Amino acid sequence: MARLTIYGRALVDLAEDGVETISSRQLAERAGVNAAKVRRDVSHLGSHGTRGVGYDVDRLLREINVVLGGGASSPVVIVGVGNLGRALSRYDGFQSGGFPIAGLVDADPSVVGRRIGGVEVSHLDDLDRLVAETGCVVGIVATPAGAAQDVVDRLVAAGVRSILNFAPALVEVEAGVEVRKVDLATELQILRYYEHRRSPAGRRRRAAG
Amino acid sequence: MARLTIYGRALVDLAEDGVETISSRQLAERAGVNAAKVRRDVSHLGSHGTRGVGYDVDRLLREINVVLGGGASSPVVIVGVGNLGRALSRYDGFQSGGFPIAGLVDADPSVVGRRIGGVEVSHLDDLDRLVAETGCVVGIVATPAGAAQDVVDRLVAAGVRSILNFAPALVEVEAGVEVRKVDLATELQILRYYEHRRSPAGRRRRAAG
DNA sequence: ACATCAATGTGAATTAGTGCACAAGCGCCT
DNA sequence: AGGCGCTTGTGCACTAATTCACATTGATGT
Repeated sequence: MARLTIYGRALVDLAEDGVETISSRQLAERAGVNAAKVRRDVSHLGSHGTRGVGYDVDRLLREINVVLGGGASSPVVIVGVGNLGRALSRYDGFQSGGFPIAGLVDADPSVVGRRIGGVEVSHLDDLDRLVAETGCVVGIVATPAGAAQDVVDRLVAAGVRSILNFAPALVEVEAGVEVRKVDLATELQILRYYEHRRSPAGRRRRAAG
Repeated sequence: MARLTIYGRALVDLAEDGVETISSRQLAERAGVNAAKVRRDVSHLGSHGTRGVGYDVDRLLREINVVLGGGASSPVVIVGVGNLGRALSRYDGFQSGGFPIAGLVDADPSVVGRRIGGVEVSHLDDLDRLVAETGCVVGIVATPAGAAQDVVDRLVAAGVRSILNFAPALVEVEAGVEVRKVDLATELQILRYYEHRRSPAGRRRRAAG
């Protein structure tokens, strides 16, 4: 549940502010959702609110962290050090979020061996070894669309079961492998859709003709 | 509807392959959705399928592009040239997707004036002027969470009505402003959640092979 | 021309998600 | 101790989304 991470973030803020308990109503406001939804979500993870008082911030935070995988570090490997891959490898949000970049991989021999953000680029054919040696559990696909399926297959073959796909392509995986897609182009196009809808800029000049 | 962009991409591929017509079933398979959903989605935008044959690829593609705002160029301004902001400004997917980066903005005077990816960084206080001069219609927020609301308020005040928020924070906007959130930390944590759920002890299972 | 085939468009059913509303529980105050 | 106010947990109704299923319709071949 994506909302759990939102709650988690709100709870961290609250804990830093020294708040000890919080009601579902307050947490809901901070998370931008309905209070009943908060209660239902929270009740699904063991439920430990105190009626009349609310939830213990530290305790709830710990519970959420447990469900979300604890504070464990999950090394990631980024496949594709093109434009987006380089951008991602320089982003330290991975590191600070507990997802250290354990490896960079590309199919282009001319970039293999280069260091980006302190990590050397390996060749795609060495993916198995890299994953085995570094214990990567998450693969990040930042290749062109055409290469995505192949890369994903290789990641899965190497034992990776969690994949974050930035490539604008659908990929198929066997059951048991979780793929999440982050699609900047889609997000932008959706924004443009609303933009377009707001201001029929071209004034609808000769449609389908 | 986010699926329209998926259909659009599939249709581009099909057009490049020389395919002229496609059935809802085939398109659904390519888009990874149910065929009835494709038909319903498509029917909502004017609907021009031919029974017994399917949809004309070029025509459907044009229809979708019209709904999504056509091939219009929508300049964007990126606010926050920290780690993520720099990464994004070097990503050429914006440019190639029809979202040229018209400006970079930061509140830190020490980075103002620097050029990143060929674009000079302006000060946050110049946002109004920058938006007015460049005609930016999309704002990209790549600041720390704490600054996000202020930045969004400034963007809205400057006339931006479409915002892509990478900051891990909720922001409130007046009606008529569209905000979409891209949250890498959340995506990763969700992956970790599944990872954790697969192997609760943190023990690594052997790869299927 | 007409039967046949294939695929659309959509009413209806199913499913998932959301939010209301309220009984029950807990702590505080008297 | 007992009532009171606040908050949780959840049954229920409602809404949105998805999927089924099929009658309808255009193309095609004989």
